[in-house]
Amino acid sequence: MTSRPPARRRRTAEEARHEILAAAQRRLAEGGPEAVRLQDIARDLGIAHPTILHHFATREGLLVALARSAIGALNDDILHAITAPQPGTTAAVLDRIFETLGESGHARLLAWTAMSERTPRSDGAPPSLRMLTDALHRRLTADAEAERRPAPARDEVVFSVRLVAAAMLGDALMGDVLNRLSGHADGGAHQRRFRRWLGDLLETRFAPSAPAKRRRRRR
Amino acid sequence: MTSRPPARRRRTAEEARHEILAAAQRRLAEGGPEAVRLQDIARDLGIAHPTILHHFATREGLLVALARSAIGALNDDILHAITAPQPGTTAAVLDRIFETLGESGHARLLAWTAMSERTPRSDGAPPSLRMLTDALHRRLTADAEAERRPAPARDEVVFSVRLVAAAMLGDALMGDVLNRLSGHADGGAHQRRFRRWLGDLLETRFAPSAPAKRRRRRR
DNA sequence: CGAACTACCTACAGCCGTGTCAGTAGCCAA
DNA sequence: TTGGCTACTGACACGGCTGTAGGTAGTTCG
Repeated sequence: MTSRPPARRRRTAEEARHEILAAAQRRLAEGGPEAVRLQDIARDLGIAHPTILHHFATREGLLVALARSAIGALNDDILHAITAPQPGTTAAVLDRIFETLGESGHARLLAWTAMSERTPRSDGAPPSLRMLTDALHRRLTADAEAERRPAPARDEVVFSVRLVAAAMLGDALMGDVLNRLSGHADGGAHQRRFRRWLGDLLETRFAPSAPAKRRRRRR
Repeated sequence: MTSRPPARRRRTAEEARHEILAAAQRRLAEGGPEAVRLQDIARDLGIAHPTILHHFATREGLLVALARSAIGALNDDILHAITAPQPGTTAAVLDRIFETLGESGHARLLAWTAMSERTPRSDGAPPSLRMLTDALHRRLTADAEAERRPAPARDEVVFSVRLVAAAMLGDALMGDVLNRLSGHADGGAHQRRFRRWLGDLLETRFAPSAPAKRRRRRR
């Protein structure tokens, strides 16, 4: 009647690292930085915590890997949001970005990354916001030429991207705090209206010719 | 030769709480959330850590008090930045807000507050962003009337405030991450240019009559 | 001056989280 | 089948941090 130990599942090292990072990210996203504990993560995955140490050597190692993967994942998601089949209105894109940032905890992860200064110095990750800016610039220039308007200055695009990035990050992170501070009980609705407004602001800035009332940026 | 214990300073309870909170805030601002340790704070102040527990009962208690005071302090500073003797250009105000948020670690503190959901529910703190919005709305309306322009809609002001708040928070928190992502090595300069640009954007939005080139909002 | 109050202290207890060690068990190749 | 590699495990050591207990010393008020 000697109860034998439970069956042991063996992953490839890469699989294991991946699963562990995902679990860690979940913990971080919902519980805040202090909730990233080896034992908890291990329990979530049904493994023993030394296994994590086996793959990441040390807790710090896990955290660094986490920070590194966070930026990559964020990039992917943002690109997804932007190059979606139906680009739709600017506001819709903002909504998607916001969701990516908020729901999946990327904003928190990124904020935590910034707070604990664990950001990879100048690592191999491509300067993605720049790529994004380039793409946007090209598209806006093409649009403008098609309508015989002057093309937007590059700085204009750079700063707009930065504005949107900062604002969406800020809003995803502390939207409810802002809501409370400005006395809005209904969080979501107000935030959504805010994004619509921001979308309009950007569009009128870049396509001043638009007939104002209902924006229509078809591609 | 019995070395007698070091002289003991006795504060009022309020003083003590204040000093402790300040030290805790410092720790939090520069070391991230995990750096808020009773023993460290105590060492910083030259007191014994049970003293902290004497005043805040428990570590959680300290953290809650910290979160509560954070919002208050932020409000004060922002109000300071806005009602400064020389209001100056919008960009200058943005600079001041940004400094307040960044240097003094308020952004981090606020972010942490949001992340660990320790935000006081609907506490007595006045809905300060709302007050701020009101003041701004009044002023813009007055300006507009003086120049016989239509006054801005209230929503317009509300959303602008939110935009600035979110953007400055986001930028203060992760400005360098954003810099890196967009491939800008020189952090500060670019960020400053960004704030100037944002200032212009807001001013042209609210005072479209302005002669474009160099804005002049005298009061 | 004496008593009460309480801010503050030293010493200690208990817990919890990381990291180590020596062994176990899947998987693949010879 | 066998041997080797390594993902994985249980048990434990260690340190650090929070929280407790009981005593000490400033302050204030009668």
